[in-house]
Amino acid sequence: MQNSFTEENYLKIIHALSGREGQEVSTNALAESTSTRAASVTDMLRKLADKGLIHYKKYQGVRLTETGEKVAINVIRKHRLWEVFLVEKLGFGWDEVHDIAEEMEHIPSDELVERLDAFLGHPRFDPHGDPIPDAKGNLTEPDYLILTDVSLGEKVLMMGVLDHAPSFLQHLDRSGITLGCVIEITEINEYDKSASVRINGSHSLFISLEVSKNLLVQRR
Amino acid sequence: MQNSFTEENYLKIIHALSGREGQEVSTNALAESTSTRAASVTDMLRKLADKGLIHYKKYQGVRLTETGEKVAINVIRKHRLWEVFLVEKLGFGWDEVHDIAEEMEHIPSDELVERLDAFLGHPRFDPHGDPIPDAKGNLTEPDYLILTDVSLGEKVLMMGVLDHAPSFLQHLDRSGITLGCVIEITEINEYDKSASVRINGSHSLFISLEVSKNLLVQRR
DNA sequence: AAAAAAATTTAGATTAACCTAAAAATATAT
DNA sequence: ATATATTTTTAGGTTAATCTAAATTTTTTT
Ligand SMILES: [Mn+2]
Ligand SMILES: [Mn+2]
Ligand SMILES: [Mn+2]
Ligand SMILES: [Mn+2]
Repeated sequence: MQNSFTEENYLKIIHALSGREGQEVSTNALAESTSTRAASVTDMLRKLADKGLIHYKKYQGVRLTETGEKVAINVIRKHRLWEVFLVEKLGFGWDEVHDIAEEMEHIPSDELVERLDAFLGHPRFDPHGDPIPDAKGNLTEPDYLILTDVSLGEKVLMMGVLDHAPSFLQHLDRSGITLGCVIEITEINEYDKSASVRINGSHSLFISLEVSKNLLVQRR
Repeated sequence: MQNSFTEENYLKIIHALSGREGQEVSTNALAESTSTRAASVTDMLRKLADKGLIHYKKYQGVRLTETGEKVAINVIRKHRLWEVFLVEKLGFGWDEVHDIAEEMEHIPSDELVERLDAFLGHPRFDPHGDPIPDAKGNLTEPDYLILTDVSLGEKVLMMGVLDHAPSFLQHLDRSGITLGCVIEITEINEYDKSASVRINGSHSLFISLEVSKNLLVQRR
């Protein structure tokens, strides 16, 4: 028995919301993320539990089972590989690919995924800097810093984004902030935590706390 | 209002069954092709008619409207472009791609199709020799011959297949019959219409009527 | 430890896409 | 021109995924 489009989406979202420690995810959090009502979530949770994809006890929240985790990670693998394809091969912008990948991630065919992976040269990260699980289902989240945790004067590498919204990504494009660029913090305003930064040692610009909060970076 | 996966499949099948002249398609023919029951087809026809995608009068069979035709051809365009991608870029065999393309054809995004088309170099034909509709929705079926219509001694080019089943395509692979190869008819057996042919002027082989019936060819 | 608030589940509907069985329309054969 | 057969439609259900409203459980506050 195959998992439906909808079931796969639930698993992927449970994976995302339960975070690194695999914490319990609440019905309401899922209703929010799936844009459905809590009652609909409860129905689906019962179904996923019956299929052995989640651990579920009424009123207690849910966690993925080993099987559920495997399915979720495979969907994530496909999503991120297709995003690489769309950007690297078809020339889409990183702000344009998420919704398309959201559809492509559900195409079933292990052979397809493996061939796509090879065609793309076994990429390790997607266009947003998110790690791509390997064929065996290993997904290691690199431990990046958020730019707000970086001190005045430090130089860091831009490694990823927390907000994947097109509007945010387009804002970064306009600011000249791209994956891999060097960000040096030249000023921090105590009042609102806004900052001035220098990009790749050349142009300077002002960024708000909202932007800093959504930038993943790494010390060099 | 978007068309569902299922609706798109119906339109594509109606297009295929109504042929060049856009003849009426019967409920039973659709039930057969969709692997559903006639009663289910009737339900769907009412819906497609309400959406203005088909002309439908009870007991009279159906034809596509202009709009329905556009949708059908766009699905066919996507199907065939993805098949080219799978064969040319991912290295799949022509016998392996149909089912995958059957899923990919429903991914909605005009931008995606146009970029894919450009990435593939605007191919005119898919891996089975079927013509790919252009971006404006023009689809011109070349008028090929069926190999059974070719006389003894003639040399023709292999241009396509009527049967797209993996088993048939694999049989052609084993026989060394590929798209574009030269087929010379060296013998026809009156009894069962089987034939001996020479491929690319080199190796000879015996082919049954069943095979000849499914090969599209062109005089040079 | 009650009471109030919040979260979750249950009950009962709805819609899309299917089904079977029965009725009606059309086509074919005598 | 009837009778028979075939095709198609209608009637009435089912399942997956959703919904609203009501009931229940858990959490938080007083
Ligand atoms: Mn994405
Ligand atoms: Mn991504
Ligand atoms: Mn095909
Ligand atoms: Mn094809």
